[in-house]
Amino acid sequence: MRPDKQLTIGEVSALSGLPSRTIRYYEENRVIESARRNENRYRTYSQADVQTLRFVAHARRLGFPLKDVTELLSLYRDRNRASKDVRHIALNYLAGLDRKIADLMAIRNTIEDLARRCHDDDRPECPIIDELGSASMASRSSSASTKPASRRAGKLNGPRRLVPR
Amino acid sequence: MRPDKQLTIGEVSALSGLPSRTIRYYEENRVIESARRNENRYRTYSQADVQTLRFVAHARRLGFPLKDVTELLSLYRDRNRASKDVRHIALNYLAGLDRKIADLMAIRNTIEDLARRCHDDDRPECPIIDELGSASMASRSSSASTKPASRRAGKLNGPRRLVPR
DNA sequence: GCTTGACCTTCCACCCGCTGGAAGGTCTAT
DNA sequence: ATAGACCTTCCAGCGGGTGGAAGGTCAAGC
Repeated sequence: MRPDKQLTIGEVSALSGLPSRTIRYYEENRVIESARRNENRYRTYSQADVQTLRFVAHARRLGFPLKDVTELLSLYRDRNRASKDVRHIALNYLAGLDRKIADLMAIRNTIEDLARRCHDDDRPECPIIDELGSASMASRSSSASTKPASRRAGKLNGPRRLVPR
Repeated sequence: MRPDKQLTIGEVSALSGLPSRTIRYYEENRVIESARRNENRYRTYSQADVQTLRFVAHARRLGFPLKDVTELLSLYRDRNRASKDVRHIALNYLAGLDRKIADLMAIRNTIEDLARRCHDDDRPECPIIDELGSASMASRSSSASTKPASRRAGKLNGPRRLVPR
């Protein structure tokens, strides 16, 4: 194959493993640069673009958010990059992953325990329903998106008494 | 408190822990029934509704999708429910959780390994970038939403040769 | 030269589970 | 009367795409 062969979106799709639609989506959302167009307004790509798209596909397979992918891509192309910059992105992502896994594991163990204690027959008694119906409060886990904190129920001390007694 | 006291959305919000907006959202999306309105078109709720909302909040805290929550809620209210029906929902959800956790763990370990092998300095060499830029294919994991399978690159054998040589 | 059909283009809508804002109505305390 | 905390509806956006429709274009076979 000539290294300067111009490719259509379908071709780079097949070569990169990314659906054409997704490639267009990445272009529209500035993850990758806008492709040049030929005389028919078709997007045209080079072999280098295939490399780029493979990189993106690989990063997405590892679950990096598109924002990170954009940054990783610019570091990928920067010959003067500092490896610590790359590592920083990876470690941030890793920390989020660990929080998410911890949350999921906690939930998983709860569900597993409840299901194990459920009779699995035609009787209505069920620890799963009991647990969900109970008044236990156990608030949200570590990864519960760090929010401005405690605006949940408005001012709570206004002219009108919220939560009457 | 009188057990027949009618409550506003802000009050049930505070009592259930769910933001008013979310309660409206659940109503609009038929997770819960439409609240009655008083003469001002305000939604009014009963103590029983607080129980229902607490149930929903609890199920959501455990990560059950709203579709499951709707089913669990109807089982919660069904005195003739069969516990196996509840268990079935929980086990389905558990299986999905386990797939997701396995996927995340695999990714986590890969990222952790790459980051560990990264110099963390100003030099450009970096196993993370190397890995992402490599041609390795390792396809998507178990939880990659069971799809109609292999329509990725269209017909692939048409009049035009996709992926030229 | 015409048809076929696989490709390409754009646009708009939908998935999940909310959340934010705007514009307006209502209620209660001062 | 005014303040301000509540209530209402509607519309928009997050992430990361996917689905469909309507239309343009290209190459192969007849």
